[in-house]
Amino acid sequence: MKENRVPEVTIRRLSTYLRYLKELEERGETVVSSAQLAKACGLNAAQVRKDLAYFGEFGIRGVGYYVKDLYEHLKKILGLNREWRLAVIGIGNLGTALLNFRDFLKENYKIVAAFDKYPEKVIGRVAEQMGRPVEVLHIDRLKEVAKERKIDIAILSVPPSEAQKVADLVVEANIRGILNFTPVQLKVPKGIIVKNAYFTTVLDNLVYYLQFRRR
Amino acid sequence: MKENRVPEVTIRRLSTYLRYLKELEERGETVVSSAQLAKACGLNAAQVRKDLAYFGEFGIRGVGYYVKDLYEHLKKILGLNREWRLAVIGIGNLGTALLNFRDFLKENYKIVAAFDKYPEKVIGRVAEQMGRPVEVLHIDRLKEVAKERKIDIAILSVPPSEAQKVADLVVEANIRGILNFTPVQLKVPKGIIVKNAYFTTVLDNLVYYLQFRRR
DNA sequence: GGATGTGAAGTCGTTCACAGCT
DNA sequence: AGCTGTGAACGACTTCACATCC
Repeated sequence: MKENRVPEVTIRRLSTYLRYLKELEERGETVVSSAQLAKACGLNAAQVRKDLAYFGEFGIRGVGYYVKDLYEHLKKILGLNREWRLAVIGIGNLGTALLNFRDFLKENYKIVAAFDKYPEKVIGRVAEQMGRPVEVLHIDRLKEVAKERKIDIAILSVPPSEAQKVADLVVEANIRGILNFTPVQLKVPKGIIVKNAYFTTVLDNLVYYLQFRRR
Repeated sequence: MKENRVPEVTIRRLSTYLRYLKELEERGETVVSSAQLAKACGLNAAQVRKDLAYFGEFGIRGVGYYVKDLYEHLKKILGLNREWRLAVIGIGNLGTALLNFRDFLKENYKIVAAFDKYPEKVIGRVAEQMGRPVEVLHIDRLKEVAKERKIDIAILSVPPSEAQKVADLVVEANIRGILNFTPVQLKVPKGIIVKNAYFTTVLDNLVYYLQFRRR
């Protein structure tokens, strides 16, 4: 084990391993090899071992890794052994879908608030779609509610024109993490962590490689 | 200009440049420097120049790049100078949001079909949310309709348990590109291009860096 | 003068190959 | 015998630094 700086790509792959391990556990598998993990995730076995070695020695030579054990370790490493409290800001179509996104619940994520500039406009539609009443608060209450409900992360699904302004409010509300679904490159103070999840970029990327193929 | 293999990260950044250039154009700016582009996108100026140099010499020494000119070039390079025809498969909450996602229209993307396993179940809700009637077809018609409507790309927003099965149908329907919103590592034949857009991975990543901070 | 384009240097991540443990 | 953990080799991307051209 070496406590070097861990590459961000390694962290991303850890999530992938975690999901596969969960699957293995549900299937009742008890042991997995780096080769098997690598194959399932489309990677090289040495890379899997290197990724894990950043954090300790979890395997047994000649055997492999215990599924349950590795699963728990990775969960802890990723910080998913505690609850993370999310707020969705911007309750348009995407925001509504995110409010409803069940995968968040499987991990230790919990959506504890929803905000919009015009809560009265969206609340009816949202309740309708979700099949239950939903509380959408005015964005002006962000700071107050963030403290009250201990919001850890803001999910930003507002229009691009509002993105920077809302990001500033998020920072102001002492929320340290932003999952940014807008195409805007947010400017935030040091210490605030932003990850971009705008998917047109991914689509553009797909198209680049697609354009050289005949159909 | 060197016609080397272009790194995928470069392609991703090109999308970012494209969006900033559009913004500049709308603001009426005519010229931009690599330093300015770099700053706006949070990168190093040399990197911007290297990225562009993979595809030609678009700049003018001592001046910079003409905004409109570079914009058009990048659009062409990325393959966005023609229309791309999308189908959304799996019309749950996310699928519905994607059907409604206006950003796709700004680029040369056009959603030409929607599929689900139970179209009759979702069609009412979707129409309601979109404020207009929407045609959701049964997944069995994928191959037929793909040919008819010249579908280029399938956007996969089905449950994980169905993902591989549906991906197989997409391949069978001669669609060559998949934007995968499921957490599943899809297995597809060579020549088919898959890009993953599952965002819990990004959230996990955010949390990793967040866990070391006090709140 | 000033910003591009680009070899060369530097940094970072991946893969190899094998020693070491079970 | 088999699979992990890891130095060393390799390859890829980034940044520097400067010659080049407008």
